[in-house]
Amino acid sequence: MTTEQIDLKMRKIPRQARSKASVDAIIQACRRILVKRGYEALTTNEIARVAGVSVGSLYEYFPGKEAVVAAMVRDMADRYFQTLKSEITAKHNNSYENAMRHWVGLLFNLVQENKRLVQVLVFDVPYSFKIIPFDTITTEFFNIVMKGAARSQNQYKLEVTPEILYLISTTTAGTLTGLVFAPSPYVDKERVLDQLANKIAAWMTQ
Amino acid sequence: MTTEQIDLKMRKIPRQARSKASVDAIIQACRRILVKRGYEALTTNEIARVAGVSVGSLYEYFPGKEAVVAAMVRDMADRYFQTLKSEITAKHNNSYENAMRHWVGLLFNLVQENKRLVQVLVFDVPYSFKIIPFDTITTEFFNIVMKGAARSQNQYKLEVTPEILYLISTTTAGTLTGLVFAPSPYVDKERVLDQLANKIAAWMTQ
Amino acid sequence: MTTEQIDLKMRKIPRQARSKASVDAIIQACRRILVKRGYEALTTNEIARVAGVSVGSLYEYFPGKEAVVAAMVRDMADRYFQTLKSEITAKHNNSYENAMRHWVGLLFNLVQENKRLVQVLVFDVPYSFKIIPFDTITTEFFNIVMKGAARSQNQYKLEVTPEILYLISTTTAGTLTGLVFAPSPYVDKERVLDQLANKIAAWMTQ
Amino acid sequence: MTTEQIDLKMRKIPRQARSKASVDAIIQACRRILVKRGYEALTTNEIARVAGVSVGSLYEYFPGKEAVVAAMVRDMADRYFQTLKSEITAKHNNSYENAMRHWVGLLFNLVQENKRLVQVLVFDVPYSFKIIPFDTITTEFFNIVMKGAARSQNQYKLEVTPEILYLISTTTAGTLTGLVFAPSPYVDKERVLDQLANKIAAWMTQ
DNA sequence: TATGAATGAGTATTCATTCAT
DNA sequence: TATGAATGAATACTCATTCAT
Repeated sequence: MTTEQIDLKMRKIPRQARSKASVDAIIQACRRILVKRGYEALTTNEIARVAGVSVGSLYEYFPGKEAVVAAMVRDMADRYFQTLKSEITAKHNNSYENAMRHWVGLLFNLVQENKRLVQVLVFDVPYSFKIIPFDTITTEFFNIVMKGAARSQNQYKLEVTPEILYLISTTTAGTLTGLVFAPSPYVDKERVLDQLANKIAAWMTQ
Repeated sequence: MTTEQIDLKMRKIPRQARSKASVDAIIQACRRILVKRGYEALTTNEIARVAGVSVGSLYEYFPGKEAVVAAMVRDMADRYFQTLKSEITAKHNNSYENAMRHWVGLLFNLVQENKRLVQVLVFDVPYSFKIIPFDTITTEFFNIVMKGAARSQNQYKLEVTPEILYLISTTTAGTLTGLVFAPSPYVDKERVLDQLANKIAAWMTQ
Repeated sequence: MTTEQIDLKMRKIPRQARSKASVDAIIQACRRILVKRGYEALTTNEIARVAGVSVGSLYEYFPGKEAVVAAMVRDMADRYFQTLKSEITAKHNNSYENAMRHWVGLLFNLVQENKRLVQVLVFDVPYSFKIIPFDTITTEFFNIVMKGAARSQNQYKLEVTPEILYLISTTTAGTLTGLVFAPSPYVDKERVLDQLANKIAAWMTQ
Repeated sequence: MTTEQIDLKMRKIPRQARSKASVDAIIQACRRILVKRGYEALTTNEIARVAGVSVGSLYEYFPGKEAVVAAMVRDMADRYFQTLKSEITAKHNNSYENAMRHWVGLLFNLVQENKRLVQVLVFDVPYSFKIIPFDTITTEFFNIVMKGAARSQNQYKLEVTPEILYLISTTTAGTLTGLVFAPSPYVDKERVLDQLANKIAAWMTQ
């Protein structure tokens, strides 16, 4: 989140199998370093070393480590959104609350499974919100919430205000962040998720 | 949020007025640099230069820039909590919802006024949650929420669960974060705060 | 003009039309890069890219970029000397001074037209005088001056000393260099060339 | 002689004796490397090593090696001009030609004594004419020529044209360059200088 | 105590050159 | 022959930290 421009685009897209393998190794190495040793351990030379390629090759495809992080995040986000969408598509002969509960559970698991990586990306990488802007996330989020709502047997209220929708997304984001990064010994995570789904369902349907 | 240890304590506490002035100048310089140019511009030499003291003097009192940031944050947090508490102490011959609305409004303003600094601290400084652990914040938050509740004319429910309390704090945190750092053109901030207070009040009192 | 040896010879001479075309493309690319972006932008990879051939092909014919520059310079010098000689061959039913004036004008135009390239070669390329040694230039120059003199109606003095001949070449070189690379707003270029021809003629014939 | 901007200014001027010594050592090291091993051997790390200081210290005072070269050249030029001026001030109960001869001899010796350094600066360093622009040199040159003329017993012509003055400076520059960097086995250097002085005197006084 | 010059390990990045395909 | 992906030595530059004054 610094003001100067950072180049987050790849220099060229690998065509041959050999290059694709190199780029993939670089991205995996980036992930491994971030998870094991954090952002400050992430240097171009180290990425190349862990990936088993030369620094030269890294710079062939990326203008710097920031672009490697960006590629990794985009990869990850694509797979996340894919997972979420496909799960939503599954039939829920269910109440809205149950559908919502299923979905926030999914989301929680995704973040929980990648806790360390998400933590580093959100709290240490200064340009992570330039890779995937917040409103992209929010838009995807809305689409998914709506899709999920449509799938459920109960209709949601037509007069739902933008403020309520906004509250739903910030509430969900805040709660998941809390559960993953600031868990309390006094609360049961599943019950918190129950409550979360219950409240959201109430806002949407009552 | 790296794994190795960072020394966040001051080396010694300044006794003389001159030393106090130096330490103060250092902390102010730290804040100014973070606000104007971000964390990556924060170097010990630069802090000293802006503060008008020598690097040697900085190292006399702090083991490194991280400790300067820590001192600054602790200062800031003290003043924040103080403000919040004193505001809560004011009489609210008022509903719980109104008290809550007043209070989230206050909190929002505090963050909004220090937007850039909070942004840098939360999203760029890797050790900010080591300075003030999340549960410290949560504890203070609970105290305040409870105190506020007690001050209001209406009693809150006695059977409020820890999960609901937890949800209140994560919801508030998430919503304020969203309003400040990811505002939507489609929502009115004050209305979102209205809704937030309304929902929290409902959870506490119904 | 460094002390270690630089290989300025081509690795092999292209026989087939396709190879000749590649080599030609490489030399043209070299010239274009030098003119547009200077010597520091001249890399083997860039030459190959601009030429539309692979680096591998470049190294097939040249041991390095220095040899490409050398080939380009030799090409250029050949054409320059050719032009000068053929122009001299033209009849000048003329005074020696007029013949000289015509000739320095020619020379000036040649340099002026290739100003940027000559500038880069002379002032930036450290090995340019190893490509065509100074005395080769001087010798050609003498030949031309003498030929030109012979063509003119007036005879030059027989007792012309080597020192005067030397002075003629350094004076011409210095003046053309000055006019092209350090022009003065206070002098008219054509008049300077007039004077130059006038003085040289005087030295040769009086 | 590249188009982009190069920073040729010092970062700060050393005040303390210790810093002055460092800066001096850096400049001497720069000269030594240029003379012994040429411009391509000039790296910031190498300058620091030869100077016996750390790279950090070099960067404390200079933004890069270019600025070190610039400082060295300015030093050198100052001393050159000083020498030339003081020599001109000496009385010449002498003809203009003799004064001129004395002076071009001086100039020749200065260049000859620093042959290798001047060679590297003029033909290898791409930004040398940005350090001391050509017209600064020419202006100084004119001043000196005029001063020298005034000192001589004979008056120079009042109607001397700008073109003749220009020719004098380019002729002198070209001839000195030739004598130092492209000497001919067939000419005697002193005699060439004799002729040079003789011709210039003729242009100025006849 | 205060100063700030000096240090040098560490990081980003380029580019000549090779060699498997 | 031609290709262009891969290599890695080499270089510029920064910044936390020390220590002589």
